[in-house]
Amino acid sequence: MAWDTDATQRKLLLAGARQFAAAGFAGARIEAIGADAGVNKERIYRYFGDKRAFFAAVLGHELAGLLDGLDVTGTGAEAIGDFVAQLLDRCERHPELPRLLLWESLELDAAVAIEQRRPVCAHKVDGILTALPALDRGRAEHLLFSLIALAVGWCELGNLGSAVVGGTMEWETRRATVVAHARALATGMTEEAEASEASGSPRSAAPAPPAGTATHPPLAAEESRS
Amino acid sequence: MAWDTDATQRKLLLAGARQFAAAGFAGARIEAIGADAGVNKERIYRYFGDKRAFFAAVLGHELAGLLDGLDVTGTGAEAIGDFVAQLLDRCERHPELPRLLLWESLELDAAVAIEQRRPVCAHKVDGILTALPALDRGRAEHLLFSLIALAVGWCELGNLGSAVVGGTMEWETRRATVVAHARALATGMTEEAEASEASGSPRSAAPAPPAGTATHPPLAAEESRS
DNA sequence: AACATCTGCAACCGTTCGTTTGGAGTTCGG
DNA sequence: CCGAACTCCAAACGAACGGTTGCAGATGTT
Repeated sequence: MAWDTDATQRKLLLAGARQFAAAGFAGARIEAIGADAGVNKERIYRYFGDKRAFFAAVLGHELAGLLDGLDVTGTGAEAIGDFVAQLLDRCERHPELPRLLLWESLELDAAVAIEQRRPVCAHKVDGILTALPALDRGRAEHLLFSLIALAVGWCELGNLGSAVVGGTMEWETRRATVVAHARALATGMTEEAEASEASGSPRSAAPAPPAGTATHPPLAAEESRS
Repeated sequence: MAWDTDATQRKLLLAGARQFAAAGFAGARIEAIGADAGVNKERIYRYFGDKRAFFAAVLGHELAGLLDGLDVTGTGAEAIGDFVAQLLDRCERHPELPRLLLWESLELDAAVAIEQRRPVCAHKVDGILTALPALDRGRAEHLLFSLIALAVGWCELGNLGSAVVGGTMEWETRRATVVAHARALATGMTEEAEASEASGSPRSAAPAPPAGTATHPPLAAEESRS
């Protein structure tokens, strides 16, 4: 039979995504990845180096496309809701993605493949800016970050969920809730941006604290738990 | 010298919190925990059983108090912003907390110490309900969940952040942003709840999808990435 | 066809990890 | 003051892990 080293590498990357998503870098076993891929584990070392390098390769391969193909189409808060709905659906269909994203932040010092990921994110920020023209770029970036945090949180913080809400939650309920929250966030941020624009404060990279109450002092009198 | 077994256990729990927060369950080393605590690692087995049981003990000890002492005081969206500000400050002062929360969801099947944590969460939900009387209990629970997801995400998803926003972010900027987002979420959800109330739909545990556009179909035509 | 080169695999190696054990010191009731 | 029960530790143990090696078969080039 002819050899297909690319297929072997792909099988390893896919099995790596499954195993690393399930157990993280420290918890995943090279042996198990090889077995999952139906390939001898030695291949990992020849193709990717060592375990860390392979982990980075898997993360790059999967996470670079987290937002790929998703788009902010239309205008207004509905556009933001639709975008988050797409993101949620992708997270449900590929549950490894949000988990890998979390493992990356927890187990790695720096993000992998930023060169590929940054322009994708920037493109989503552009979409947000056209959907919500009242926002400046800084605010749009922060909004994108919060939207991803919401989607990932609602997909993967199941244990926290069982402490906050009573029983388990249907997927449709969760989906509708996150979309509603995303829209609420979009409308709220638009209003806040317009208000801060109208108040004449010079637009800066860092959005000024909202006008509601005075800026929050760091709460000197907090008990120093445990 | 007199023995102080309680102090020994406390030292182990504290060192365990540090080590597990840094490396997770699979990544943390019993040896390192013992060394960090200045105690022989064998103590862990006599006091807590095995590594898993010790992990659960550490999580219970730390996470039960994640929201302890935090309160939703006042009314309106500002109250929600203040609450999130408190939560953020706690996360900054105790960086193990958000990390342990994430490890718990990633590495454990079920939440630890739900019996203690649920009433604490319910109390925060009560606070949200008095601050935003337009919300029903389901919506308030979901809001609390999203607020925690936002706070934890902004504290611990640093790698994602470097892909979304350009350089690093000052803590004060982050704090102001999350508080603004929390307020925006609160006002947006209030409006959404009032609208759905006015539209005469019977209030149900699961909030009805917002009225903006039709409910989102699961997007049949999505490419099936990799 | 001969040669070097590459793929794929089973077995192996040295280390590290979680867990246990044996024993020396300490406390406390009677 | 005796002895059972407990605290603490150094050392050891067996399993599991990341990584390597040696070899048999396949490929491509000349």
